[in-house]
Amino acid sequence: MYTIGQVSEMFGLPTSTLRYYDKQGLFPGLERASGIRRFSDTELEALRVIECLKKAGMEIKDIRLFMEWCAEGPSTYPKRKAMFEERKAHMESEIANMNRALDMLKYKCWFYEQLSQGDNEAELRAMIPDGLPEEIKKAYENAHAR
Amino acid sequence: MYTIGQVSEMFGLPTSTLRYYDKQGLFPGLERASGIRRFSDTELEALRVIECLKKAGMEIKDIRLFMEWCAEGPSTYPKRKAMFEERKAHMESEIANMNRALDMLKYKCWFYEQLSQGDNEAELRAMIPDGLPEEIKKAYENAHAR
DNA sequence: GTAATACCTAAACCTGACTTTAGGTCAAGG
DNA sequence: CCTTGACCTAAAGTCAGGTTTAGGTATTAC
Repeated sequence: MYTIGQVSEMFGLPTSTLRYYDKQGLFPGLERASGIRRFSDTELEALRVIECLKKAGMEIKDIRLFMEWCAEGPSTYPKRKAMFEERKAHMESEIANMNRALDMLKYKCWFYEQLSQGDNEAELRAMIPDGLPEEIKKAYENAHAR
Repeated sequence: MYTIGQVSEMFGLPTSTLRYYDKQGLFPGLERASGIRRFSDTELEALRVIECLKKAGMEIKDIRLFMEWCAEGPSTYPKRKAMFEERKAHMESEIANMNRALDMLKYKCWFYEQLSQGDNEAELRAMIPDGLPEEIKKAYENAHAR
């Protein structure tokens, strides 16, 4: 059993954040001893899961839902699975978007590299897209960069 | 030359957003005719670039900086390049993080799939990580999933 | 001539995820 | 006894990136 200060130390999170998470219902079974929160292994486990779910871009209210489902028992397995499937699809499309943005950046880096080396901007633009070097062409096409 | 309403149509952005961008200094050379904004090809071009930069996770104030540099001319080529290099590095690490989160989700999906199919939770947890099937093992290791 | 549109501004409001503030309880140490 | 430190609460503040509102001008349509 740990106090909020100890958990704060262990996770490198301010106590205000832990109280905020509690208020948002992220620790459904959190006990108290005369008003003071007592974090058990269950809550430490929950916190680790919270950190993962946050990285996956989940909102607090969805994390609360998940925690409530966990507290409800095995009948909620399918719901939990569906939530993760939805998140997975979402992440996959996010990553695809980011890769497109990354291609745009690669193209921009190349473009400004040419200009920094003294190339003429009008001439450089004139060779787009047909005269582009191979390794940039792909980035250009994926990014539709300008 | 286009009015704000036409540009709104063309880009599928509310006029309020276009006015907001203008107020934030994203169109440094935007002209007006007796108070009314007149968007030229320069601004349409700027808007396309803005959409790209937003996808790359850039903040409005950095985009403004970039637009100001563009208006300043070729002397700012190296600055612009440096900005994109920094963004590129940032995006690459973001994508790596997201892939780790994605692995965690893959693992979670598999985990709840087993449970939904009637596996016993305690037994399932007991086989982690050594008894995991190959295709999940990698996701598990990358995600440090619980 | 008046009503509907399209434009303008400043300023208030919104959302999410926290953080900060102000004020209060309680136990241990000097 | 009284101060320090760790805990508690409710409520207000913060930040980004817009959106909404309230009020005003100018042109076109009937």
